[in-house]
Amino acid sequence: MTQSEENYLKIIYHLSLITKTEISTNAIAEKMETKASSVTDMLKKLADKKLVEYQKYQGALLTENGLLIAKMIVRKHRLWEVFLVEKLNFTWDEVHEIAEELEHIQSDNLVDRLDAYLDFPSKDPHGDPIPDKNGKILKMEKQLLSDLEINKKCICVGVKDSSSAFLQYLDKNKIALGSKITILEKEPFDNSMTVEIKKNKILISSKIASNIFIKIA
Amino acid sequence: MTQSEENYLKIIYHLSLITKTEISTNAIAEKMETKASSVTDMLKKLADKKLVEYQKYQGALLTENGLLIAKMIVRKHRLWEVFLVEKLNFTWDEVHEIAEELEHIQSDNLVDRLDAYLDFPSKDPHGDPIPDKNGKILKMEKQLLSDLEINKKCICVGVKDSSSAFLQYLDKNKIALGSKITILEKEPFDNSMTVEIKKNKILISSKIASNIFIKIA
DNA sequence: AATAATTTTTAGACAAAGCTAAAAAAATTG
DNA sequence: CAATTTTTTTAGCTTTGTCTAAAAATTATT
Repeated sequence: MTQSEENYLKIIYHLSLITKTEISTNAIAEKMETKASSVTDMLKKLADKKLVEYQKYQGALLTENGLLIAKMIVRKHRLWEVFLVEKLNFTWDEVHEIAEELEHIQSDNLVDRLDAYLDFPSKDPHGDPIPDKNGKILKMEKQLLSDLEINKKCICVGVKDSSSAFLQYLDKNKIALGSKITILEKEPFDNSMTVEIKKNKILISSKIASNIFIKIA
Repeated sequence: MTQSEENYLKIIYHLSLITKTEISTNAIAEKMETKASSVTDMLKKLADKKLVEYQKYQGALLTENGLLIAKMIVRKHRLWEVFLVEKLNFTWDEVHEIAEELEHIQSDNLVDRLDAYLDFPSKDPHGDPIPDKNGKILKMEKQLLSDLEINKKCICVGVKDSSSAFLQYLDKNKIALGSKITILEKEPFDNSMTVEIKKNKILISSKIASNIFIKIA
């Protein structure tokens, strides 16, 4: 497996979680920041290796084997993120880039030992679930803050967008995993909301609210 | 920097420690397990980037900049080895391969934090010195066990050969970094020697003795 | 010093992974 | 449903790092 092949599988996997049906060449190209023609070439190669099912003009789906490999890459990525935050004191907005490199380190033994060393974490620093060594993923119930009604109390359990910019916004506003949030007001015109976090009242735009995963307290 | 370029610099660096003069194309080819023609191509590229001084048919030498980069790769390699042994409980014969991959992870910040997390180790699990972030390397005095006279007491401080096979031989014979060794006998015919380690008398071939670094106790 | 042996370089080819431009298929729409 | 737009594929080219085979330079040997 080359790093490029791994990146394709990972991206097809992430897209599959949203769309369920075949993933289009263009959708992959956009995420890979590459051209559609390059994607076509790679899909042919991955199909030859039985990692994706691919029919001309019909997009791609992961095979059972391709899915497992994709999950193992995600597993490595998220375990390394936990390591970087828990052990090396990185902040949650700094770890993604480095984990993008570390996820391609090959040794299975290394992954298992890292997992044990971190005490078998079930979530990464952004609240995303970590597949176990068999690819099993703990389903966690979560909904978007934007979908919640007024006066509800909830707990932040994850973020949809893991960009530095968004995570730093959350830090600035004292929103972290585990934060208790109460919805005080909702403005119907623009779907913004006023929430209380740690005794502070803050105004949150619709866009922000629709990138925060919560569970009802 | 590509991984391949980094590997060339690293190998030229290691060869430089032995020979001092220009490093030949063939010597590099052998260590890289590649063909001399490939080495020539790469030397041209590295020379263009001012990382090596290279004259046709005259071999190569690292520039100041090339030397620093090479040391930083060695630094990463050895720090990761310490991590693998100290934190993830790998044995000293298992870590080289994995560190070969980890040494190419790019973030300087990561290296510095790893260094701090490991408490700024000065040696890797094989006794080799770890360059600091400026490329400074602690000179340690050491000599080969094979060069020592009879009745001398010494302490194992490193190994010249870090292959699994050799390291496992040492494990089997209870020789580790820090082990106290007393030379009881030397056989002039084949330069083998009888030594005492942890109350055990063992016979050591010339080849073994010339791959163990010691300092006099 | 001339010849032989070895080392190194050049020239040309290949695979991986990308690109552009053009062709083909699918989807949309008037 | 025919025309247009969008998506996808094909064809051919580029770069990186490798290779083989042949040529050139260096080194060793009589």
